[in-house]
Parts: sequence; C-alpha cells; structure tokens
Amino acid sequence: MIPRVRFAPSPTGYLHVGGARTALFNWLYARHHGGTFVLRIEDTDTDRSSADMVTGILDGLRWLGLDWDEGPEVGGPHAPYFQSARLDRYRAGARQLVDEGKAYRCYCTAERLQAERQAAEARGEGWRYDRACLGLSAAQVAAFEASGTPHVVRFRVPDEPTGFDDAVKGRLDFDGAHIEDLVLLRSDGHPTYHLSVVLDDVDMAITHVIRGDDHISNTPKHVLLFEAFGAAVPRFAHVPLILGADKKRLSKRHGATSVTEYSRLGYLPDAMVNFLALLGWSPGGDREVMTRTELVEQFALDGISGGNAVFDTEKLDWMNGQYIARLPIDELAALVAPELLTAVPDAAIDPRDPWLHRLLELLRPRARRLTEFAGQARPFLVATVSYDDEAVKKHLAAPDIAAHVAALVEPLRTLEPFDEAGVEAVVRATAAAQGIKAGALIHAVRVAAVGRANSPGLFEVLVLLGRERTVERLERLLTFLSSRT
RNA sequence: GCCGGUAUCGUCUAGGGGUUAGGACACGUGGUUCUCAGCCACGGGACCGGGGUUCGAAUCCCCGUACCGGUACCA
Repeated sequence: MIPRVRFAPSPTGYLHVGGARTALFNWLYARHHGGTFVLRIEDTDTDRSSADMVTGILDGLRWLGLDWDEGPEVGGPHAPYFQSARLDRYRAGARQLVDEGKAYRCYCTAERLQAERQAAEARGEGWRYDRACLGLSAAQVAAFEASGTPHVVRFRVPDEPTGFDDAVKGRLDFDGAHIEDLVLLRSDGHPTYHLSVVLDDVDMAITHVIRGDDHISNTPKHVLLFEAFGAAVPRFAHVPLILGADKKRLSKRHGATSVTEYSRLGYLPDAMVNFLALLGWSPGGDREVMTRTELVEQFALDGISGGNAVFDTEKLDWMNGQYIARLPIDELAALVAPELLTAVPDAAIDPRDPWLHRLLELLRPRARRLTEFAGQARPFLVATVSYDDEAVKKHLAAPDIAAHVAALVEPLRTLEPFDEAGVEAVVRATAAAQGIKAGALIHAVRVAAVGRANSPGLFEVLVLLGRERTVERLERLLTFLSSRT
C-alpha cells in the first residue's frame, strides 16, 4: 500500500515549530515510502481563520523545503483542499448519519449545557451530554422545527469500548461510556473539527494520520466515525509535544515559535529540519548531522519517542553552525549579501566576488547564525574602522606602542608578495627587532585593522584587506595614537 | 474530579533481564594559537520512588509520584 499522509493545519496562527515538526514527520514518512504528502487547510473555524495565515503557513513549509503533492496552489484529485469549500459535503455526511440512526438532532441550548457543566464541576465531577434529545418523539421534533429552534447534530457514541493501535504509543483503549455524544454539525450548519477531519481523511484516502499527542483523546471518536461511515480506519501515530525550557507547552514567552521567525533570526532551513527531526525521533544510532536524503532514508515511525521534548535553542544554534560550516560558499554569500548591504549600504557587495568568499570563509567558523555575519564583516567593508574602547585600553596601553606599530609600516609597504607567510614574517621580525613579544604587536595591529580585540587570524585579515588598506589603517592608528597624548 | 499518555545525565536521546548504561548539545580542564571562534584530548554528570517476578531488574508487572494532553456548537 502506498501511503497517503496529510498535514492539516488550521490557519488560526503562523506555522509554529510544533506544527512544523508534525509536517516534517509526515513529509519524511511520505518521502521514505514514496507516498503522497497532502496539505489541507482546516479553516472551518471562520472566526479565527484568515487568508494571511494560510499564506504564512505555506511560506513556512516552503522555507523548510517541505513540498506537498496535493493541496493549495498545486491542486490534486481530491480538491478542494480547504475545508471551508467542502461545507456541503460535511452537511451531507451528517445527514447520512442521522438517516442511518447513527446521529441525531439536538435542540438543547448552549446555556443549559453550560450550566449543567458548571454545576457538575462545582461538585467536582465531570459531565457528559445527557442525551436529552436522543429519544425525542417525532412530534417533539416537529414542534421544535415548527418553532424554528436551532439544533446541532450529535453523534450517537456507542457504549462499547473502542481502541486502536498507535504506531508510537502502542495499544490505546477507551471506554465509550466516557465519551460524550459529540457535536458533528453546529447550529449554524458548520461542521466541527471531528466531522470534517474524518470526512476529509475518508475522501482523501488518507492511510496514516501522523499528528500531535494532543489528539489522542479525540482519536477514539474519530475511529468511531470512520466506522460509522463504513470507511477504513487509518493507522495513527501520535507524536509527543514540543515544550519550552520550563517544560511548559511552547508559547510566545519562550521566544521565537514561528518558523518564519527562525528564518529571520538567521537559521538555515536544513539546520532547522535536521534539528526538528531529532526532536522526538531518533534513527537509532549516534547520527546527528544528517542530510535531508539521509533523514528520508532513515525515517521510521517506530523511532519516534514517547515523551515530550524540550526545544533546546543551544543545540539548534550548534546545529545551525554545523550547516553554516558546510554550506557551499557561493550559497552562503548569496544568503548573507543582503544583510551586509543593510549593515553597510555603500559597500560594493557582489555575492560572486572571490574576495567576499574569502572573507566569509574566515568568518564562518565562528558564526552560528547568518545574522552574525554583518557585524563581523563590517570592518572589512567600511572605509574607516572605529576603535572599540575596550580594545584600545587593552592593547594600545604600552607607552611606546606607536613606535612599534610605526616600525611595521615600511616593511609592509614594500613586502613582495603581500601574502600570509610574508606578512607573518614581517610582523614577527619587527616585534623581535623592537624587543617585544609578537603577540603584543599582533594585538595592536588587530585594533588598527579591525578596531576590535578579536578577529580571524591577523595575517589572513591583513592579506584580505590588502597592502594598501593595511598601510592606511596602520597610519590612521598612528594618527589616532598621537592625537591621544 | 474523570479519561489517556510519558518518565535514562541540565537538554535531545541510544540501549535494554547480566553493559565500565553509549552519543550529541551545554558545562569544566588541557592542547593548538596572535585574540575570539573552531578543532583535538580529557573530565564531571542519568535509568522518578516503592513493591513484586527472577539466580539477577534500569529493562517485565503492579502501586505511588511528577509532568503532559484531553475532558467545547476550538482545532
């Protein structure tokens, strides 16, 4: 059997990391088995859904590289993929169950139900719908209809136990007596989630439902509905939730929660995918950094762990650093160029420039996020660097430091060729001649070159800057030092 | 309250009737070195508690505890 899986977000918010991981697991499962990944938008809650949110979710999936085979924009044999466009189908489904005696109309007021529920809660008890409308006579129904009393359609939950074999949790059993007669169709004629998911999964021939843990207690209801519609019950896999560092459900106060936000913060989609895949799933060995292809090859439902997982930003950062280190340099340049331009608007940035590539090569071992490049690259892009106070205090304190730096200017001006080995030889020889440690001179020159106390290796830095700018910056430092005293 | 789930280093996890309980992130120490980062080496750090089954339990079973989810005319 070729699996058909689906990701069915409701557009009541952006694509958050939990949803993204659910989508990823579905995608990995589909790709691993050569199946079909369906994207469906669950927008039956019209009050809370919006078109903008749909766009946001689509963009998030695209950014992660999770392409869908059927769904919005690409269409497919089971279109439309928006629940809001299938309302008639849900009504027909509800009617069918009513006709078959598997569901019934309920005229109870929301007020009454709410009062019952509150009263029960006050007593410290639970409350399920009391089936007041289950045994209505034809005359009673006619009376309600004649008076125009609105009604919902409720599913008649059988009193027997139900259960299913979850691919992650194992056998799960529920007592029908604990499940209330859930509403299928609201009084405004809109379906509830339970009706629409099941009908969609039936119509779209979904074979595997991979979704969040929070749906476990809905699943027996869904199983019952699949059976009521005479459809095959798909296989379920309930994946644990993602929590914040405080072990609470991930929310805004944990910082970034939308994948779009992670893209803005300088994370690479591949890193995000790799990290998310490992949150709650393991290939079984010691593998951590894996390509998309490897993830697809390795992915299996039985590798999903049972417990909730804490979203560890530190590890994400590390993972991102791994991907930054491995990214082809021209791709890195293309990604970073816009940020460099923002930081230094008048810089001449060409993503294909070998000089830029060299700069990024020097910078990337110390970068964990793309957004860090602009700051680190700045001294190399501006005409004149500004000196960091701390760096000046620390490395330019020696009284005759100016003389030592000055001694470097001529040798560097005439050095041929101006390469790393040559620059290093000159710097070390000068330090020796001046009777100071090479490190002291290096630190001073670093401040002259980049204005800071740290940077990539100084000789690489100077060569990258080139002879002219190197000399220029040394002289500028000398001017600065003389003006200071 | 009721229903369901989960429990291995701080975090993500591997493993699983007999192991020195493995890896990764983070942390600490040392090395490389001109700084920072990186890289390399080393180190500290875990089977929730109690019973039971068994020659032997972290692993299987039960109870407890904690945490999570659900308990809607939300999804």
